Amino acid sequence: MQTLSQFLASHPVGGAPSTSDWGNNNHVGVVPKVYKPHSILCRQDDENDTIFIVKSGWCLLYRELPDGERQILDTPLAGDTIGLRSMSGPRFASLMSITEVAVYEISARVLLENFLADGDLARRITRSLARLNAILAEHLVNIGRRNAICRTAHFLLELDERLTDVGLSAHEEYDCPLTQNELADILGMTPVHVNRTLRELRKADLVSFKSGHVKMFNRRNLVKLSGFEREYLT
Amino acid sequence: MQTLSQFLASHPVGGAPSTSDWGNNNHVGVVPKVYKPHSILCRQDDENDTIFIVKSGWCLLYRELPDGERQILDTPLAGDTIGLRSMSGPRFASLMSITEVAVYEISARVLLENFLADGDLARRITRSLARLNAILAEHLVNIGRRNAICRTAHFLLELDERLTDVGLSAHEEYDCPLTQNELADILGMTPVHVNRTLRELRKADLVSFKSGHVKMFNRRNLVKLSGFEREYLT
DNA sequence: CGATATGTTGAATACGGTCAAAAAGTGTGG
DNA sequence: CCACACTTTTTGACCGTATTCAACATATCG
Repeated sequence: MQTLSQFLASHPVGGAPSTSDWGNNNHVGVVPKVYKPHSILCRQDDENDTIFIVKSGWCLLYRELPDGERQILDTPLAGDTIGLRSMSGPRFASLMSITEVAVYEISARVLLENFLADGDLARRITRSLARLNAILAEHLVNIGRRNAICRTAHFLLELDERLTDVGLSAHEEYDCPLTQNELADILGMTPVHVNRTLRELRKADLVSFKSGHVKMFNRRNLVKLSGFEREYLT
Repeated sequence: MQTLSQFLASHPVGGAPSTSDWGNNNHVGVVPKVYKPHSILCRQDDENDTIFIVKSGWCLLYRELPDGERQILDTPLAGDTIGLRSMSGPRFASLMSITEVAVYEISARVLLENFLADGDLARRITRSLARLNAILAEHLVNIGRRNAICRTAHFLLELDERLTDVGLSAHEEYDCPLTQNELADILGMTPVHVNRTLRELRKADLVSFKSGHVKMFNRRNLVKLSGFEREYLT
């Protein structure tokens, strides 16, 4: 009988879903699941208390507006923990897969029971929340104070850093399943303008984003242009 | 000898700073302090590990950009906890007072030592982080997907809610020391346009913001206009 | 009282949005 | 393998919101 954090420690994240990990883990209250692309893992205003830890795949954390618009808050990647609200109460955001996604699901109630006995877990959760804070903060700066070009460049650099951390990016290249539509909702702009902005970045030989693949040609200048500072991700 | 959370529980927040509370509390690692307006409580990239719990007054949590611009991330109010990064590492934001501010200061290291033994404290911190997440998320939606009028209206409503929670707003009225300059940095727009937007809101008999005082004339329409939903604050 | 910060207004401009349509890509079933 | 439907990407023309720049008015404070 292992504790929750021992379990999590022994199940590293990143890479493609491997079936070997998906045994019977109910004894620690952790339910591994795999979702198909475009599944909704949880919906804003839901009252259930499930927490998700992403093992692999891409998803979107977003808020829906009454008029049908949405604002994407984050693109949780492998290893990220999502869904902890104030430990109870309705969710403030929805979570959707865009590729096949493997997650661990944990009930917040179970988590709370483990919380006190398990210091590592408390620290893991706290760190995850604090990290999301930092990411949201940087996204705010991005939308509030950078123009379309810098904003887009900055986000593509953030993705590179975060994917590199989990071994999914190397040599200034990575796969990214986001559509321009989704990019627009992330960056607070219209799909049309995202398209034009990507074209500009491509024409300037800085970075290209074609058919799900991002390739940086001049990372140094990209960093300079966007004012990217990686510290907020550490 | 009381625990950290017992101490915090017995020192309710809100209202003006009262000198009676500011005794010797070093025995629990909590240092009460009062800052003058426009003091910098901590600066982005600082390596120190102080955490702040606001007792009274207004401050700004913001990120500075290399070009001297800034984006305000939040206006922490009485009772809010600020400064927890990933429990270590450089800060991602600066904290500045704009009125006289009374805070409790706690070392993150001390906090961490208390964390395991003190379930209430763990929950308090977690809740605070989760709440800030929700607030930052809503600010993202605000800047990313609402125009100047709705954005401003939404933020003034958020302030009303949060101030009401700590007894600093009533009857759709509250004092607010923010300048239009600061409002601009909060809302991701220019001071000039903030000014024009406030004029519009005033002319439409929705809300006025004059000489540090906010008064709502038609809260119902303000809520409708901005799409405000208070749930994210609970 | 003068100095500095804050608020207000106007005119010109630009960045990004809107609307529309076509091209290219993707997936499915016949 | 192709035909069809659908999504995604791309491009053009026009428009509007918010920015920029500049000047002046009003508060605030030593």
